[in-house]
Amino acid sequence: MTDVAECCRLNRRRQAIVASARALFIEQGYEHTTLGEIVERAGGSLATVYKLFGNKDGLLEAAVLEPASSGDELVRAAMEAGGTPSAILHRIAVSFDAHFLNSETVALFKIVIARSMSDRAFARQFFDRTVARTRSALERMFSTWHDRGLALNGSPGLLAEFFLDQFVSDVHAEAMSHGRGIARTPERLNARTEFFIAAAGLGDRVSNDTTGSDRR
Amino acid sequence: MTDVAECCRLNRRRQAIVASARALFIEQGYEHTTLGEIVERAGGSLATVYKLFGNKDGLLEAAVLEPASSGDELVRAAMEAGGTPSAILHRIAVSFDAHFLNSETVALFKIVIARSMSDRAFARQFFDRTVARTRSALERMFSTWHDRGLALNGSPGLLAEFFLDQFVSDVHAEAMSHGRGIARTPERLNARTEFFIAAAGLGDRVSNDTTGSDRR
DNA sequence: GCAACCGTGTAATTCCTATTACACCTTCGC
DNA sequence: GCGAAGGTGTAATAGGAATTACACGGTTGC
Repeated sequence: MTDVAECCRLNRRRQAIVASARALFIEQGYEHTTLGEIVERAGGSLATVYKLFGNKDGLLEAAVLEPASSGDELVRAAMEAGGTPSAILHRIAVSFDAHFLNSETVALFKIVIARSMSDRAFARQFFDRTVARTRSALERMFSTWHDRGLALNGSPGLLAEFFLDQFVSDVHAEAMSHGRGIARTPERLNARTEFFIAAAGLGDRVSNDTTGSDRR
Repeated sequence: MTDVAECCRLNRRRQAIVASARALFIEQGYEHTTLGEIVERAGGSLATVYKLFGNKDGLLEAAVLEPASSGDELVRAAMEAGGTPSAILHRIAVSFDAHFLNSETVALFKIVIARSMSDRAFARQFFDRTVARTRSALERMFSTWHDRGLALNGSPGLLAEFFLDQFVSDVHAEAMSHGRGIARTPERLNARTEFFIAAAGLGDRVSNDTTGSDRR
């Protein structure tokens, strides 16, 4: 019971500090956020921060790396929902757009890129956990379709990159232009996805022609 | 005249300071470069920096914004060299790859993104001068081809975005993974370009057969 | 119930760097 | 040549923020 209480207290404090740090880093950036501000908002104290995370860098890693989620779960969810490749890709596009391009995620990318100048390993870790893993998930998806006999106009790796590049590029644009660089509308997203589907050779013609194929 | 002499001396000092600042910013980032280091390498003095640029921010703008070049000149050069759309696109791909993905340019993007957290206008200015302008140049190119009667599988704007996204995305990957994220080879570049050309409907079939068979 | 202990909060400490103030020297008009 | 003007170099100034040292209070084991 006491251990639980201690643990809970510590964990709650830790959670509060990480949440506060995350919010402030996202809002102001890493360099321009002081540990004082973080503990002021979290309600903890400086000593606690140093006990839990060692130094400011450790806190950054905890605040940024821990919640770094990749899109592979989105890919899996979209595939499990079933339907034609075209439908699946449309679904992925919508979820990627929502996931990668909300302001928090964009801010996180900005923080990591800023930090990458002095801490390369940190940046690469983030990249591996987000973009690279998502790319792999997409590649596996295209491979699966390929193995099922769908004729793709390119290797799974190439298609995965091409598909993902749009979103990465949008993140980049958003990071620098803050919404004024590109007008991101559902129509635009739809048109881009349609274009990709046709380019990959996954258009309706193909999926409708598979009347006798064993989908299940 | 005296103005010329003054101007020349001042200009040379200015050039030296800007070059030094640029090199150090690229090497260490903006925040981790001190004005002392800059003047030490440039040979000038702190007072000169403040007289010429006002403060550190002004020096950053001079060092980053002035030499910011977009890819529109590369597009123009590739078009003037003539040939089929396919040949032109391959040429642009090679020059874009060389231009956007050398380490200096990538470092510049990183600096701007880092700064974008506290100075949005600066980042947008850089974005407008590089990515946005390049996108416009590509869009004009596709528009020209469209006006000449080529059947494109998408609007000029869409094609421009799709083509450019690859390179922007590569810059992003390079910024975070430092060469270990993607193996950029000439073969990969070629395959990607070929894929795009086929997707856009600019393959050899089309370009060799521009007489009037627009049956899709 | 008491004393030790560990997490917590506060107050220095220390270093770094942007910015400024001041002294010097080159250059130019006359 | 000479005096002034303004660029140039150096030595403070000042402020901020990471890190550390120290004092406090609740909790636990005996």
